[in-house]
Amino acid sequence: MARSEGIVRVRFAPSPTGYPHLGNIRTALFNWLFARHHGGTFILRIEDTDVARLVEGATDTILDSLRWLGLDWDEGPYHQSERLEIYRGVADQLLKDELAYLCYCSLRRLESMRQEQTKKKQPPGYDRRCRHLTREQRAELEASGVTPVVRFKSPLEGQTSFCDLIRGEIVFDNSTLDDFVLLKSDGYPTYHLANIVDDHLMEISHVLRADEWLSSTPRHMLLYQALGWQPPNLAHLPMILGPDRAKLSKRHGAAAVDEYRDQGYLPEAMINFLALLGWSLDDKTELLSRQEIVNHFSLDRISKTAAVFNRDKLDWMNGLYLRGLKLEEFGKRASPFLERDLPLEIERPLDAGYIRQIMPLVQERAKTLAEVPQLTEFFFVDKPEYDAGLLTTKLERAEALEALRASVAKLEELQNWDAASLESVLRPLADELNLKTGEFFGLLRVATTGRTAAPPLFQTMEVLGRERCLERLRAALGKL
RNA sequence: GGCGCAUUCGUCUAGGGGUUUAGGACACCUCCCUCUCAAGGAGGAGAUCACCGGUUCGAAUCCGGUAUGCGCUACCA
Repeated sequence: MARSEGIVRVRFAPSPTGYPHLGNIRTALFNWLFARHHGGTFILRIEDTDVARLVEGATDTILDSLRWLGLDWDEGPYHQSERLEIYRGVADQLLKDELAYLCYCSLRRLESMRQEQTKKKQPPGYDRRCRHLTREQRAELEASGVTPVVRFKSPLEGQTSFCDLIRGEIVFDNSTLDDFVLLKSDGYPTYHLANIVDDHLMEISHVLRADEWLSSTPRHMLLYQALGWQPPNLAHLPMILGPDRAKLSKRHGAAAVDEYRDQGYLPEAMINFLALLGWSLDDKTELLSRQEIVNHFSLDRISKTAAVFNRDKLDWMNGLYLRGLKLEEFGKRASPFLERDLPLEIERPLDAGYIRQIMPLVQERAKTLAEVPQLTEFFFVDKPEYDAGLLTTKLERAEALEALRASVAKLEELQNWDAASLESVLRPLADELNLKTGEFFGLLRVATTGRTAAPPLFQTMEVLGRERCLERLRAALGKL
């Protein structure tokens, strides 16, 4: 069945009509994995044949997303818009062989025909009027100046079947297929034509594409047949759905892949997560490196069922990868997010040495890099802003006042401002004040960070430094 | 409406005739650790394997039907 035994050539063929979402990129990933696993070739082809829906910058975003994830391609990107003569040539050949015909029907007629059919509960489809035009009728239409489209002559009876590598044997009755358009009146090919021509010319061995193409496959088979070409192997991938089980789209929050990058997800986590959406290694392995996935990837472990995208699990996995980073690497990756999201009044560029001190305190607390600025803001601002009420959530005002005063007194005399020394004076002080550590440290936490939840107190205070801590403790006193 | 595909815990999935009282993961709950939040550790709850028939000594696994979901049904891809 394979056209060239053993040689794997696959392609990712997005159309630049929008930004790539998880489903698109998962298709890219599976193609890439398949190529890398077999030592094959991964080709990138931009299917920009829909002039009306073309989105400015979409191609760049697609390329960026692939690069970000490390899905490197070996050939391309080819652009179908630069290959129009090729498709026209093939269409002409089909016309000459009488396997296709010119259709002069107006969009208006097609539209009203469809409405009529729907109203009568008939399957909508082209009624083949132009398939049976006489010579005179054709000449007349030609003279009227209408630009025709080229339609494929679908067989009226019989069946078309093919073997999908994931779903097995699939059969369609030809009677359910209409005479679809190959070449549009603007001179551009439709997906069906361009896709088949390019897959053949580029010697694609396996087509791994989304499930939504399954219904179009018999047309493609018929085209291959008409052209006398051998079709590639086919594998239709299960779709990725939103939480509401509908096709993934903008409505489901960040749908475009570059938004995940901007939200602080790591490409390696993304790869791991996406690989597991529709593919699995076994009954327990969840964490796989890119190389491990490449090594183990195979079509027969791809599921047939559409998968709902589960952001909680992505967050969990991203957190895992974040924690697995070397501290230095974590800081390197978090820095751009700090520069981007910390309040504007904080001086840029940020102090790299200071960041290095802070990072160990947040690495295990962040699920995404974008959370880092929020988690560490109090380290950078002059005075943390908070509601004075937070100081008295666990203590009476008088107790809080006493505790803060005592703390300031003790800390002013402290020689070494490090976590161990801080703990060695503050822990006994809790006893002296007759407070539980939770109450006392909680108070100091609010005073120094402005929050009730933050990294461990003594380490935080060490990083903040003596001056800043004492200043903040006095400020808290003032608030009471 | 027609055609196609799919259907295992809320979600991702394992399992593809007996080893299954259906395994793992996320989320959830409890406990431990603990100065808070995390992280980590230990447990728990959660699936009559969509339904109905059939094949078989035996079915989540095979077959048929039904239902439901999704996709396609464009001079979109």
